Amino acid sequence: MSRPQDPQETTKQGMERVCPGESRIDARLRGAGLRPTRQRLALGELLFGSGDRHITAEVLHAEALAAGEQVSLATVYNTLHQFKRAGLLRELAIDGTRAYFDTNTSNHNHFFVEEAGELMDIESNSIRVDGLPEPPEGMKISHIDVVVRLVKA
Amino acid sequence: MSRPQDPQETTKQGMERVCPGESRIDARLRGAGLRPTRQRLALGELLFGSGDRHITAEVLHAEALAAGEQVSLATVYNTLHQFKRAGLLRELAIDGTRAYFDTNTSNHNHFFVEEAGELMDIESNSIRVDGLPEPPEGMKISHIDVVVRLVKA
DNA sequence: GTGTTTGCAAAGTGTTTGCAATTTA
DNA sequence: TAAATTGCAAACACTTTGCAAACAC
Repeated sequence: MSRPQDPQETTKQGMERVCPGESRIDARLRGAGLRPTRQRLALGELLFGSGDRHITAEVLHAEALAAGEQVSLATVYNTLHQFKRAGLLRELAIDGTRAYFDTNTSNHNHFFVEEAGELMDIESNSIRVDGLPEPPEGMKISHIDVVVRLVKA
Repeated sequence: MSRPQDPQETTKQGMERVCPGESRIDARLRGAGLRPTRQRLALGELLFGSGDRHITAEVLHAEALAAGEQVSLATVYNTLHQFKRAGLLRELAIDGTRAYFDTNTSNHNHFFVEEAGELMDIESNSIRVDGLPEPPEGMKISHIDVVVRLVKA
């Protein structure tokens, strides 16, 4: 099954040549082996330009349009998954009905406000999970997700 | 907006009159204010008849058909949500692409095998989460989900 | 009988995909 | 120029809904 839209996965890694005048995002994309196209740069700027973010495809698409960048929703989806495969984003299973992407790929956990669909980071090292049982035979733990669900007090 | 298919929510609770010959499920439904219809009894039997289960609508539908019960997929979805509102089930946000329902509504956590889409309970009291930060102003914690994601070792 | 529940088929939602046109290196 | 990327529109998977017929009490 050919995947013509994702050939960069077989592309050898760029060599991180950050030329003067090129943006941080540009370097980041090259470093991940992704061509710094107009759309990826625009989305990357929105995603990584200002601190950690939690975002859905639709919201990101809307932001891009609002910023005057012409990007299709399909490209937003594709780009999010490319970024995710490249390790630039993490996908969060929070809601079931929509995919959230987190620009903070380090180990941390989340508050989730059910009604508002609002996500917040919990400081990385405040939460500690103890008493983990052994994973079943032949399995190992890849990651632990903790979601603290909030409602109005 | 009328919701003709969910009027039982305003129905007064049944009085749990478990007559001899009526099933445990029947009593459970009545206790939740749900009429014990053929479909609900069949689905309830599949869900609660044998220990704790994690199940998706499609799988439950397939099981019902396999058991010779005629139920539509729409009814399975509706029933799962009715059961959930009645507190008989809990919905799990695990995968994003599909809704899992858990017949164990007590506080416990899960192993999730990513590739297989397989879910397992973790003994209720083995895991302990420490260092929870205060929820933001005006919010309170409704529930904490811990998902331990597994991959092949 | 009255109000609840069901099933169907249609509509929705969020997401993915095939492919021709465009862009990048 | 060759290969990667984009955008569109159509296809998707999963879920919900309107409404008339069937059912429970």
